[in-house]
Amino acid sequence: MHDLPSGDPYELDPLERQVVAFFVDGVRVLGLPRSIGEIYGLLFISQTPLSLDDLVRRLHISKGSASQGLRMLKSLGAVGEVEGGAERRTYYQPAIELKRLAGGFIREQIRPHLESGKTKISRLAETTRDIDDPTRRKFLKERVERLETWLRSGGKVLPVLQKLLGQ
Amino acid sequence: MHDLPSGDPYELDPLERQVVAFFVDGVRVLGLPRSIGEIYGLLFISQTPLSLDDLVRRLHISKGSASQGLRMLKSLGAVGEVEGGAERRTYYQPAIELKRLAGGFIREQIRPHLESGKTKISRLAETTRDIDDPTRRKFLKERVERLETWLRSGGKVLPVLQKLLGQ
DNA sequence: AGCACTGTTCAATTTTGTTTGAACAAACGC
DNA sequence: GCGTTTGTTCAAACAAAATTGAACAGTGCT
Repeated sequence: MHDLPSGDPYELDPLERQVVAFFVDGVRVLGLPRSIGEIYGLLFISQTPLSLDDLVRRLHISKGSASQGLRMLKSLGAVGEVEGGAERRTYYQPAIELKRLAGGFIREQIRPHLESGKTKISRLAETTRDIDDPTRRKFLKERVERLETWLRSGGKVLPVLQKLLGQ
Repeated sequence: MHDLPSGDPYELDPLERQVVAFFVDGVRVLGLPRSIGEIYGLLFISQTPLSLDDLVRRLHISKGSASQGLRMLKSLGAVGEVEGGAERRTYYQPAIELKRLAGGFIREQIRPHLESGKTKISRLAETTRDIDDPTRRKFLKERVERLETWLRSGGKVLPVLQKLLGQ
């Protein structure tokens, strides 16, 4: 089964395809799945908010993908819901301020890792104390301190990042 | 076939395992394969430089993985080669300055994407000019300009990032 | 209550990306 | 030259992650 030559009114036009491809590439760099890029891309280039069903039909993705993709984009603060007036279904529109996008990504994808990193390094420091050989222990202490320095730097950089992106 | 209870002198000790696991998690955040984390982790916690063969034996990874992993780590500036004296084989040691690590990652993994992004946006701007409907064209122009703004911000942030991480 | 519509969940499938291992190349010593 | 050691390459096998689609839940309408 394949698409009719020109029968599908939902087919993306060349420009839309180009934009969607742009965002698919973009989100891959961030380690996010392709469907996220497709959805955000189409919303980004759409002049009106789109419903979940619009995304399913125009991108040829499953309802499941669209639902999960929208959930993640909402959690990142990258899309917002719009009340569809009398309609029952909800419509979505993209957040386009870099500040918001970067902020959401940092909050949801980066900070949690820094936090869990801190915990793991503490445990590492514990393990290190049990080492018998003093020379080895001294070396390990240095390395653990190095890790702590890294994390501290990371923690300091994030707010600056947000500030720089937020104008 | 399985390991003998305590016969393998190359087995990682618990601390080494903990550190390797830490880096395996760490590199996953950066979108790099697990073997990269294993290799860097073991080098990081080793008091002496290690050879490719050391990595293969102690991490139970294939020569292929070790070779490819080391190549990427070298390209990132995350490991350096050390002359093994009279030995023929080369030994590797980790770079541990955050400045160097971040710099390599930015140079190899981020900048190229910013560059190709610029190109793609130019093409997008071209496509946009062909749109007939003036209202639609105006909207698209705004969106493309938004993308350009994002990339400019990204370009400006990187040097600041490097500077902040480089002390 | 029954039906239609919107959206979610999750096990099965598909896709993508990583790892392996065997073949190969290069460098050295005999 | 021939065997040995060190390391690379890459197609095939494998593992991990994303996507699908069918079952389900919730809501509103008649």
